[in-house]
Amino acid sequence: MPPQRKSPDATRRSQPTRAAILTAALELAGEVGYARLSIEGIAARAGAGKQTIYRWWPSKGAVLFDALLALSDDGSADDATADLPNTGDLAADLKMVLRATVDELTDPRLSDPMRALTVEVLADPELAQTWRTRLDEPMRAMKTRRLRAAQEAGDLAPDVDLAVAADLVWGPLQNKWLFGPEPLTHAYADAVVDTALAGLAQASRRRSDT
Amino acid sequence: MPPQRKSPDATRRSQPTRAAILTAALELAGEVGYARLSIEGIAARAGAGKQTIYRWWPSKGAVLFDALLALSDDGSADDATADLPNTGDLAADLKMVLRATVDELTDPRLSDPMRALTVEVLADPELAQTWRTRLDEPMRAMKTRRLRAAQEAGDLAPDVDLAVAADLVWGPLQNKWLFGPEPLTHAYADAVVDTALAGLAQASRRRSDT
Amino acid sequence: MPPQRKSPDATRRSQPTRAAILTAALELAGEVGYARLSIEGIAARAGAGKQTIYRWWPSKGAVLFDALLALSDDGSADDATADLPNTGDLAADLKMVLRATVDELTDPRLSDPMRALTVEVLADPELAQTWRTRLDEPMRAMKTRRLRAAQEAGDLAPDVDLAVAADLVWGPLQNKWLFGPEPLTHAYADAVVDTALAGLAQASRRRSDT
Amino acid sequence: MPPQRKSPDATRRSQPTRAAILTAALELAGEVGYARLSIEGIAARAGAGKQTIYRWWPSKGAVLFDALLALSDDGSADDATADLPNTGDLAADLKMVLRATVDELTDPRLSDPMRALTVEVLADPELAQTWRTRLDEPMRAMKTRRLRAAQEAGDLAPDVDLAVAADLVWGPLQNKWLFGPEPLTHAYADAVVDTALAGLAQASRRRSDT
DNA sequence: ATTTAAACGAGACGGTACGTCACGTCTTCTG
DNA sequence: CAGAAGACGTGACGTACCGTCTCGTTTAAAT
Repeated sequence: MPPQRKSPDATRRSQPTRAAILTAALELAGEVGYARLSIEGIAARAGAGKQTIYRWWPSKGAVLFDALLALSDDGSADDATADLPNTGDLAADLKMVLRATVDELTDPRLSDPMRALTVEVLADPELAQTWRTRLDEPMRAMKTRRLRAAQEAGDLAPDVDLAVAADLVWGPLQNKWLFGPEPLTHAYADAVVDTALAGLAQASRRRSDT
Repeated sequence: MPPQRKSPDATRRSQPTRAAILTAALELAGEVGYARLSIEGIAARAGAGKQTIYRWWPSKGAVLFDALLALSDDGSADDATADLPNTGDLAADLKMVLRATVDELTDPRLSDPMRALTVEVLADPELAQTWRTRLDEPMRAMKTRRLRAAQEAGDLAPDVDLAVAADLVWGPLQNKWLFGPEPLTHAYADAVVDTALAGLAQASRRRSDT
Repeated sequence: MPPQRKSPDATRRSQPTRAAILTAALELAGEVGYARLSIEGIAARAGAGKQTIYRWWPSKGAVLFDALLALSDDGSADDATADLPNTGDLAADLKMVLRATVDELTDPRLSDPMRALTVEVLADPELAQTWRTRLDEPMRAMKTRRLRAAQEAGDLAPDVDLAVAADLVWGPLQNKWLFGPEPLTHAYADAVVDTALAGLAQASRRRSDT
Repeated sequence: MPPQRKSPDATRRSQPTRAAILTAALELAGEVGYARLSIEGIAARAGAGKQTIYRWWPSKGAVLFDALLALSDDGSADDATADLPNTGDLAADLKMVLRATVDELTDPRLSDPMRALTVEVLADPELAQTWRTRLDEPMRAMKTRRLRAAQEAGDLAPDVDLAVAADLVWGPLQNKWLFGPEPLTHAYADAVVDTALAGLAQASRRRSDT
C-alpha cells in the first residue's frame, strides 16, 4: 500500500507543541465552556500557529478528543486490554465502576471538556466514527466481557442479551449526566445497578410470564 | 401588573411570519444538519428579517425548540394532560410507546431537527432549562404516572424507585439514538422493555439478595 | 436598466465609517509604507469591521485610490472641468504646473500613499482601469486642452502630436519620481519644460531635416 | 581578512539548482502575474528547498532580478562595456534602440517578469538600490555616452543637459509601457524621438527666446 | 579513497493577513 | 409600530505564504 499522498511527516512532529495544544484545549473547554471554544483560542493559548493544529487534526473536536485521551492514558496501562474488576460479586463490581464514573463526571476538570467533546461528537459524524472505534467500542467490549463472565458464572440470566444489559446499566448514567439538572451521585449509581439486576417487575410475574 | 417595559407586544405578532420561521428552521435543520444551521439562513429562507427572530426568540435553539413543539402540537390535544396508554398489560403498553418513539426517531424529518435541538440543549444551559420544564418534566411525569399505576396494580415491585425505573426504560433508547451507529428498531425497544422488567440477574438470586 | 442583483445599498452607507477608513488607509500607507499596508490594519485603525471594507471596495488598492481622491476633492472645485492655467506664456504655465506637481510629490504625506497606489495600479489590472478612467484620462485631457490652445496660438509646432507632447513633458517627471534616487526639484521641472519645448537638436538641423 | 562568519560558501553553490530557481521564477512571474508570485511557489516549481532561496537571495525581487539578468547575459558580451550604435545619424540610431526596446517590452515572455520586477523595485528600496547600480546606471551611462558623442558631433544643442535629454527620450516609453492601456509600437518610438529632437515649440520662437 | 562540512530537499513551526460567514445590534424604510 | 432589509463591529473560520528552524541526504573540497 503506498503512503498517503500529502500526509504530514509525523516523525517531525513537535511533541512539546502537541502537548501545549492538548493542554490548552482542555483548559479552554473547561473555562469558556462547550461552545465558545475556538481553534484560534487554543492556538493562542498554546503559543502555536493555527496551521499547526490544522496540520494534525481534522477538526476542533478531534483536538479535544486527543486531549481527553491523553489525559486518560496519562501514565496508566493500556486501556485496550484493561478489564473491569471481577471479584465474583457482580453487583458490587458494577457499583464500583459506576461510582468511579460518577466521580469522573462530577469533577469539572474532566466533566466540562468531556461534555464539550460529547457535543462535538453529536454534531460531527466523522468525529463520531472516531469516538466509536477508539473509545466506545473498546469500552463496550470491556463491559460485555465482564457481563459474559457473570453470565457464565450463573449470576446473569442466560437469555439476557449482553449488549442490552450493558445499555441498561450504563445508559441511565450517561443520560442523567448529559441532561439531568442535578449532579450524579453514588446513590443513583447504586440504585441503577440494583434495579437493573433485580428488574422492575414483581417477583411472582417474572421472565416465564413474558 | 404592568407589562414589561421592553418586551414586544405579542398581540401584534405576525402569525404567518412566525410559521414561516419555524418551518424554515425545521427544514434547514434537516437539510444542512446539526451545525451549519444559522439564524441568517433561517431568516433568509423564511423571507423574514433577522430582527424578527431576535425579537421573539432568545437563541437559535429556542427557535428550533418552538419549531418542534409546533410540529407536535399540530392540532392535537394538550400534551400536558396526556397520558400513556394503560391496557393493564405494562409490558405491552411500554413496548407500544417505545415503538412509537422509535418510529419518530427513525423518520429523518423529525429526527434530524430533534438531533439539532439536542445539540443545542447540551450546549446552551438556558435552553436546557426551558427544555426540561416544558418537555422533559411533563414527559417524566407522564411516564411516572403510568409506572405508579403499574406499581399499585402489583405489576411493579413496590420497592422500585419510579424515577430510576423510567430511566432504565427510556435511557437506553435515547442513548442508542444519539450515539449508536445503527438505527433504532422495534426489536431493540422490545428487548429493553423485557430486560428491564425481568432484570438481569438469575431468578434464584433476586431482590432478597441485595 | 435593472439594479445589480446583490450590490449593497449605497444610501445606507455610513459616512463616518467611510471617512475613517479612508483616513486610516492614508495614514497607514504613509507609516508602514508601500507593502505592509493591510486591509486588516486599515480596519483596525479605522475601528471598522473588515467586512465593511470588503462590502464597498473590491481591493486594497481601491481603498487607497478613493482615499487619495477624497484628499484631492477636499473642498476644491470639480476636477473634471478644471483647466490648466493659460496666461499666454506656455513655458511659464507648464513650469508652474510641473512645479506644483513636484511640490505634491515631495510632500511625504501625499507622496507615500501615492507611491503605494502606483504599486497597486501596476499589480492590479482592474484597479489600473479605474485609475485610467477616473484619474489619468481626465488629466491627459486637461493637458491636451492646454497644449491644443498653445498650438492654435502658434506657440506649438502644428505638426506635433499632442499626446506625444504631453508624454514628453510629464513622462520624465513621473519616471524620476518613481525610480530616481534623488528627490524631484523645481530646477528639474524647469529643465524638462525648456528642453522639451526647444528640442534636443541643433537649431540648424531642425524639423525640415527629418 | 577572515571570511564573513555566516556568509555561504559560493564555491559550493549548486548551479543546476540556481538555474532551476531562476527559470521557475521567470515562468511563474509570467504565469500567475505580478502579485501571486511567491517564494514557496518558486521553490516548489524548481524542486528546491525554500532555505536554498533564502540562502542566496535577500528577497523575492532579488530572485526575479537575477532571473532577468541571466536572461539578458545569456551568452552575450558584457553589458557594462557595451555601447549604443553610432552610425552618425542620431535620430536613426535612437529609433533603432527604442524600437528594440519596444520589441522586448511587447514580448510577454520578457515583459511579464519585467513588470513583476518593476513592481518589486517600487516596493522594496533595497532592491531599488541594486537595480539602480546594476541596471539603471550602466544604461544611463550608455545613453549619455551616445548623446555626448552627438553633442560633440554638433547634432545636439550644446546647452542641453544630457541627463534631461535621456529622460526626455526614454521616459515616455517607460511610462507608456507601465501605465498605458495600449501596447507599445514602433510608430510611437519614432514619434518620441522625432518630437524630442525637434522640440515642441514653433521654429520661430526657439531657444534664444528662453 | 576517505573524511567531513557545506549545501541541499523537505517540511514543521510561530506568525500575519487573507477573504468569507455568521453573530447580535442598529437603523431606515414600507405596509 | 411590526416587519423586511440590510449595514455595522466583532470574531472565528480555514488557507496561503512568510521567514526561521531543524532534519536526514547528497556532494564536493580537504585530507
